[in-house]
Amino acid sequence: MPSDVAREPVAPRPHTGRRRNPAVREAVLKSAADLLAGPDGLTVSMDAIAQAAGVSKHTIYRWWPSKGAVLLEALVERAQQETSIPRTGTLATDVESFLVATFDAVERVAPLFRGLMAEALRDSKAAEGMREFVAARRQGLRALLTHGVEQGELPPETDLELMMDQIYGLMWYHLLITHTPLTEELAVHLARTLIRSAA
Amino acid sequence: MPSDVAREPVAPRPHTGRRRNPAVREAVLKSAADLLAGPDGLTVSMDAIAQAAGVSKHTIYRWWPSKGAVLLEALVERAQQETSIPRTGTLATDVESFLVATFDAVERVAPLFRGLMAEALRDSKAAEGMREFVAARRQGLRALLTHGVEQGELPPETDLELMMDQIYGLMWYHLLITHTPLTEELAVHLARTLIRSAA
Amino acid sequence: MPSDVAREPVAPRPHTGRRRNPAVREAVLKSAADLLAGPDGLTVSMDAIAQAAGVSKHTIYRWWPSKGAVLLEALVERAQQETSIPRTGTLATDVESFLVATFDAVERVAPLFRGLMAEALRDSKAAEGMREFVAARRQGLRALLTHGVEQGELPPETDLELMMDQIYGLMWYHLLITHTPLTEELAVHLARTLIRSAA
Amino acid sequence: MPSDVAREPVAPRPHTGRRRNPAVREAVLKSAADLLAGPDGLTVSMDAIAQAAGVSKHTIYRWWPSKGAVLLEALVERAQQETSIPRTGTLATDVESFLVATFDAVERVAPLFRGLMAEALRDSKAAEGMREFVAARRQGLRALLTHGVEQGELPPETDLELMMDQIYGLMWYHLLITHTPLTEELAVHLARTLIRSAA
DNA sequence: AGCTAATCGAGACGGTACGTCCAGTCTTCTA
DNA sequence: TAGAAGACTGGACGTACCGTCTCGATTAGCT
Repeated sequence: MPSDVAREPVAPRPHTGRRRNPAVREAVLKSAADLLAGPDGLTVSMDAIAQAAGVSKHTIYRWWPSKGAVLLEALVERAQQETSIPRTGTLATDVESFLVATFDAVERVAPLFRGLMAEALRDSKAAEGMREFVAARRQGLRALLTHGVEQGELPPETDLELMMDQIYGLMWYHLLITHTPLTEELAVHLARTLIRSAA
Repeated sequence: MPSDVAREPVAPRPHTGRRRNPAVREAVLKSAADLLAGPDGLTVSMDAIAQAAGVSKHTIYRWWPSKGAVLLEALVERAQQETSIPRTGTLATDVESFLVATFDAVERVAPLFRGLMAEALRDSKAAEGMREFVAARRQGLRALLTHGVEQGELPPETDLELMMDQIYGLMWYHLLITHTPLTEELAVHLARTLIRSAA
Repeated sequence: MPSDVAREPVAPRPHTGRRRNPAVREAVLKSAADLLAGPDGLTVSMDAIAQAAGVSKHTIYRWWPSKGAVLLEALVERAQQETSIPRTGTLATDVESFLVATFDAVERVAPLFRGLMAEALRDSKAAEGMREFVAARRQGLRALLTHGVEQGELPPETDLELMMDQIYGLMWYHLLITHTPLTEELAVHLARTLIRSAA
Repeated sequence: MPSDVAREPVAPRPHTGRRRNPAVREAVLKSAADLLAGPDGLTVSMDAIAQAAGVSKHTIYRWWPSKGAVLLEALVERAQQETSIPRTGTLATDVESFLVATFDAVERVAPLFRGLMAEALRDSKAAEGMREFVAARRQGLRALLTHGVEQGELPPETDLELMMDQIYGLMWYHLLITHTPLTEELAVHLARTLIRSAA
């Protein structure tokens, strides 16, 4: 009724029409992640995602600008099982458990990482999104290390960025190139080696 | 002499028919590399390669099983400007110059690496080929480090594989994710940090 | 009325989604017919049809199973300018005008007939379709002749199928082999000869 | 020596070098005919013919200008089992046995006719060759009928060309369109009908 | 016996078409 | 207005075939 609208000019139109169905978002992201994890994971098509989600392709494109964006969001969603930074006491144990948790989480969504990278290499938007995601993750580790420097557990001249490059570099290297699993042993070994030699 | 023939019955006829035109191979690899290095490098099509090389698609598929195989060989060819391992004296300087040379060579064909990775993520054959290429490259560095252990410049318990993972991991990380250049400074810095902390 | 629906449970949902664009069908058939009629009519490619129609090849293959099917339908469409059977009075004049009309119509789309035959000889589906088309056309003449027998203008023992074989055989023979035009004179001459000798 | 050439301009060079291997011709024509008669008869490739004949494609193209030419010659060769025109006495019986013999011979090489027509529709050279072949065959029947006119067995005003069009037209019609066999019954029936009504 | 010239098998090659597949956009109808 | 169904363009995919070409081996006649 127009008269009603006239009477409430402050919130002119809180919403008109059918609301966005939150189930759509979930279904799409779940299907994307599942398909990516399945066989033929690196060549998931939008048609396949739409079909698996019981959603029309048009609807997907209404909410995400491209396939890369869908995959990125699917990855972010899955990786949300938060790698809560521990702060148990010493830097050595903190970094160690951070890496163990990270490797474990990443390993569980490894196909998503690979699928997203495949997309990011063709679609610069997806690449940008992935960079942001990676940078955000890096921030957690950086906080940990910076704290270590402040506590005197690491010398002040330590190049934290280089250290992080080595950590995340190794991780992606296993993920994308050698395809070897990111085990707990590897995490522990890497953490100890880095901290010991830096200290 | 019939007796000779009887002695060598294995190779009755080494080759018949028109020989493979070496210009084709060169033209295809050159076109592939050039297109990969150009804009839209991540989405090079076989049609484009064929057209640029002045070669029919059929001919390409006669010699290479897939697009990935062409790109891989193009990369290998370009990377052939051999990073000759120096052995100038101390391990520290040797590793340093190895990394400087490697980073420089890789940086110059960075788009090829990215394009090939894009292919490897969809085509498992290409992925396998790339793993082989990477493993071969790793061998050079491994020889250098093993020599260092033998000379007592590195303690015998040093985990060389982990060290190489950190080096090549960082390299690919910059190449694929951050897209930051692989500078000489970075190479030197990385080499010194690793050797110092291991020694 | 729900009761009506209950009585007709076969069509639960008449149609969903975007409708087939009728312009596509027309454009494809028109382009196919035009290309077939042009020079190089015997070697029309799907790419050429798609390009000429401003339609993607994919869309053509969505609606027609093969090239032969497209050409067949193009021919049927063009031949639709109906050779209405006259029934002016005597059998002699009726058959005469039928043949004149048929030859005239066929002559105008002769290249389509040839192009379709070229396809039918490679594609058994197209051959089957063409046989159906030919059989349908034959029905018109059969009705005319049967009527003539009933009216006593032809003896009851006349082999109508043989007569039609001679008529259509001659037509195709000119069309495919001698490439001589199907003139009005030929039609008249053939009609008179056949009717006179049968009567 | 140029002077030698100048001295003998009439028979410059009778022959030098290796002679043409007659087995090649036979093998090619046999393979072509056999493949055409087999399944997938309408889509015989030159590669297939060459392979079946144990002959290189190059050799085929040395002696025949195109695929159509090969098929044409294969047909001519196979149809050489000569339909010797009988002249047993009356026109009626002569034409009858001519048609029976012709239909029988044609039926046995029907796939060749169809394969050649497929080629003739794309290759105007092949079409021309086929027209010549058809015209030559027609000459036999024409001689028979002309003789009948001279003997008074047919009225002088009979249109022999039209009669032949009807005969050969029907034959091709069955061959190419209806794909029904050219039986002896059909030959007899056609011959009697035509002669009776013309006389 | 050696030279010369043609034949031939094997197969590489360019060009062109095939029929399939996917990303992203647009259209129609239902809720 | 959200959403499902699905038509549509554009462009790449890998395969097939035609007719041409190149290579080396073979063979026949002439010197």
